[in-house]
Amino acid sequence: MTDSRVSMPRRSLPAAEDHAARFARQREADRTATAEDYVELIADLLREEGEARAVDLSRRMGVSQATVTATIGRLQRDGLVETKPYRGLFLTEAGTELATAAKSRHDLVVRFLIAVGLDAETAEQDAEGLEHHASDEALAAFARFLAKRDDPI
Amino acid sequence: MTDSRVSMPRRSLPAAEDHAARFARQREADRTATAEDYVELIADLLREEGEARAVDLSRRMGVSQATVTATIGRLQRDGLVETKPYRGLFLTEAGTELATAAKSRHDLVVRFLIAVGLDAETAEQDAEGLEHHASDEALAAFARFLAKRDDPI
DNA sequence: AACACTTCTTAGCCTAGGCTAACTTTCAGA
DNA sequence: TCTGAAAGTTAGCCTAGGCTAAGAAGTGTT
Repeated sequence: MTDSRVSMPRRSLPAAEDHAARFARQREADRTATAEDYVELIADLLREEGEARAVDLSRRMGVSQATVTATIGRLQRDGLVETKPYRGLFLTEAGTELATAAKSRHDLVVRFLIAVGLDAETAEQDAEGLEHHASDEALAAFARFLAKRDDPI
Repeated sequence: MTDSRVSMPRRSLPAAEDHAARFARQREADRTATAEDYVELIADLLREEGEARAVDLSRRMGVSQATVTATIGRLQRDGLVETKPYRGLFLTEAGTELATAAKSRHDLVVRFLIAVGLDAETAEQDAEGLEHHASDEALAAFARFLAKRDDPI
């Protein structure tokens, strides 16, 4: 039972509670990632195609229709989505807000990745994963980076 | 049924198959993230403390001991970890490789985040999530960015 | 109006990754 | 040595998010 608060030697590991907090935050982000992906995609489809049908989500998420039905059920339960059976999907107020936030985060991450040297396609690919795990502080830093690059001095 | 290949107007959505491929890649990364976190932590504990006990993983991951037992079981099944009951955890060859790769990716992401303006603690926090979702191309770009910054000709 | 096709839902299954409660094993100190 | 605390395991539960197969509900064409 070594007490790292006393000796403080060549420790690179953070305190256990801090370490645990990081992972907890991570698990939280994982839980919200699916919801964000779905509402973001629904918003995109509504904007670009005029309607968001479950079958389109199924195709674009690469997932069975049964899975979409189940997921939409959870989003509905959580007050993010409304459905009119056989009439496509709609976002609630909360869903729209979440989608807007997700999209602006997504776009920021894409622009940042391109700025540090990724090609557009890879940037899109990576943003899909990174957008859910970047903290507000990180996003702010990305934005500062872009601002400085666009307007040096 | 609009055919976006024909008109090609103000579409910002990628082709459905490409879109699906992104999400598939994402789900793949999610599946490997837990394994990477565990072997990385086990490697750290072995290096820093001389042994990796399940109870330490439990504390540092912020998860019950029962959950650790179950997860370790999966890692063992997948050939990443070996256990001697009541004797701590050890990495297999494959586990060690994975841990090494994960750690170097983690460190690269941390250094990159600091370089773009995050403080050390936030960088560590964010790296925990981002390291599993950055492609090799992105990591290469991060490395180039660091190299250029450290040695601007 | 009827038929076929597409869309959506339902039922039943699975794995990963969480939990608590209860039990077993090990270890250290009196 | 024995005994209590710590460590580890087991059993039983849960949710999210996948799947397939089968059935129901619209839609469109003739």
